[in-house]
Amino acid sequence: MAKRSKADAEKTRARLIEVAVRLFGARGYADTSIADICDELAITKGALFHHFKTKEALFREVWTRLQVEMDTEARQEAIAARSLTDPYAAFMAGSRTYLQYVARQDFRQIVLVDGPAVLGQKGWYESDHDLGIQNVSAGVRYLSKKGLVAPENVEPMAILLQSALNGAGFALLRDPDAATVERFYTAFETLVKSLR
Amino acid sequence: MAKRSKADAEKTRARLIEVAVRLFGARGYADTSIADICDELAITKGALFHHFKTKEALFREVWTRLQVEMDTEARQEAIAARSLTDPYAAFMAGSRTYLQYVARQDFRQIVLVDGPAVLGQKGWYESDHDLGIQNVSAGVRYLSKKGLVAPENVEPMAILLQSALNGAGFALLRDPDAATVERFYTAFETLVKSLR
DNA sequence: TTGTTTACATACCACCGGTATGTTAAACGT
DNA sequence: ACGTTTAACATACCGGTGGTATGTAAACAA
Repeated sequence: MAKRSKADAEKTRARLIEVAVRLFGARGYADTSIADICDELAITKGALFHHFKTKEALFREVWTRLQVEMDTEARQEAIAARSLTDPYAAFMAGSRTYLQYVARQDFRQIVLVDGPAVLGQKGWYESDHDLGIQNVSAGVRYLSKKGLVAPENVEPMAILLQSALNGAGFALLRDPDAATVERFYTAFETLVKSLR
Repeated sequence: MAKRSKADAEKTRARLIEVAVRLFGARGYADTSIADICDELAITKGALFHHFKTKEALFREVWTRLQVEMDTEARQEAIAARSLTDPYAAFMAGSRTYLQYVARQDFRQIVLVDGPAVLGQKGWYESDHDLGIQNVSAGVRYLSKKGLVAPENVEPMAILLQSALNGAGFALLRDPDAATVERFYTAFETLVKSLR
């Protein structure tokens, strides 16, 4: 086969990412070969490596997609929770959205499990910091203004709270029902409320 | 070469684990090949595969070692903190020890990063649950007896608190000095204290 | 129209985890 | 004491994998 139009190329790239999300999310990075992805689209490795320099680059794209998607939704939910009048409610709304994401098996696999392993803990953490922790810090800063968290402890506290929810995600492996999600949300709420 | 004595074999096995801890901890699982490990000991792959069925089996051994080592120390510290007279102090002593472990780059790489990726999130979480979370739950159960955590929220809360410390570990990548460790400990203490 | 670039396909390579098969001496039953 | 088994490796080999070098024809710019 030969060259398809520019529009086709973008479509190929999009389908590549779509399949990669599915396979990486279901089997994990290591257990998903380049050939697996190409087979599903009936293209060759040449095509894939034309669009992405390395397997890792494809993964990075997938990882970023999920992170941005989650971040966007969390932000929207926070705003919807009347953030201007009640920053605390906004913070909790964002946290709830995040909890729903980490409850998803594929999100955990890609963002939390393979993310650090593939991108390296340093690269992963810095990307994660840019995309997620900043928002959480904003929420905690509100608590700080009420004098309940020392200003120099805002960022540590934000990190503690966010990764607390990460752990909740993994714990949901055991019983992944909605009721358990609620129990974790309640426990998290207790934690945050007790700070006030 | 031929068969060495049983004592030699155990020594070889021990050295294998020792090197694996070093290399897995420094470079990560994926970037450490079987050949790398064997080269360092001047043995062949045959020897390694005689002692460990797969690369993953070797990793599992390494992972368990680190977990047990940490768990043992945390338990000792908790007891030393006069657990009988003050369960709260015991809980905080154990948490501090855990924080010191997650502050170690190699511990994070093996236990927190490669652990989930290599053993699978399910296998990893269950092992982690058996080794670590149980202890934390015991600590939180004490808080529950004071009526500050609903009994059904004990385990969720324990999970939230433990993984909060995991996040602290990764955050220490940015500025891995002792002062930052203290700041995280302080923030964590604030969290737990506010529950009382 | 012509030259260049793009979007792939094809062919190939080095490495890696794993296996099958030696080889030799220690361990062990008798 | 001795023959057999088995343990502790070494050697040789294999399929699969990520990655590259090269080919090719259509799209596009001039």
